[in-house]
Amino acid sequence: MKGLQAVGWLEGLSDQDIQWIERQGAYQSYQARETIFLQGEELTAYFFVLEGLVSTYHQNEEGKKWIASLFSRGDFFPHVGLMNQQHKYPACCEAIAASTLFVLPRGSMDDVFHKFPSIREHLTVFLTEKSQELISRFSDSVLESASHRLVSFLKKLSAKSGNQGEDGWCLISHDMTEQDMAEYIGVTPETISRILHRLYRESRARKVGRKQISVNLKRL
DNA sequence: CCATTAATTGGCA
DNA sequence: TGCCAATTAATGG
Repeated sequence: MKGLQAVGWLEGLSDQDIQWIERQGAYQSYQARETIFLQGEELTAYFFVLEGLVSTYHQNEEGKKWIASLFSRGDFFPHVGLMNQQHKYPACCEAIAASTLFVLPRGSMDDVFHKFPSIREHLTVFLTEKSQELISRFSDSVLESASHRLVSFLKKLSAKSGNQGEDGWCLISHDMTEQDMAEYIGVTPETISRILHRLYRESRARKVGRKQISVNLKRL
C-alpha cells in the first residue's frame, strides 16, 4: 500500500486535499518492536497509521507495562495533548508489528486543522470514542475478571478486523503476542495463556497459529 | 541446525 | 491472580 488514502481521519477529503497533506509530512517505516517516541519527549510530530500495528503505553520503573491504546490502519495519534499547550508526548510509543506511518510535523498539524475543519470534527468524535473506551476498560479492570476482559477484547478485535466464515467462526489476525495482550488487558502472560487454553477447551475459540485466533462468535 | 524468543505448566503465596 | 522456575514450542537466521 502506498500513500495516504481517504480512510480514518482523512475520510471525506478529496484526492487534492490528501495530496496537500501528503506534502506536509513524510512516510516512515518502523520495524517490529521499534520505539517511535518516549513519554515526556518533545512532541515534534503526529502520526497516521498506514499499515501495521502501534501501541502507546506507560511503564513503571520496574519495567511493568500497560498498553493504553492500540492503533492500526487509518488511526491517528497521539490524541492526548493534541489541543492543549503541552508539547510533550503523553506516553511511550512503539511498533508492535512492522509498520508504515505518515509523519506530520506538529506545526503542520495546526495548518491541517485550519484548512480542513472536517478533521476537527473527526477529532471530536475520536476523542469521545477513545474516552469511552478507556473508561470502559478501566471499569472492567475493577469490576470484571481477566477472562471477561480478554473476551471483550477478542470481540472488539473480531468486529474491527475479523474475517467471519459462514460456519460462525471468525478469524482474527491480531499481530500481537500473548505478552502484548497481557499488557493490554493488564494481567500476566501466564494468565492470558491459561484463559486462552480454557477458551479452546470450551470450543469458544481455536488456536490458528501464533498471532492468529479463530473465535466462535455465538459462544464467546 | 542453533540461538532466541514466546508460550505453557505446575507449584506456591 | 501473580510470581518463579522449568519445559516445550516456534521463529529466524
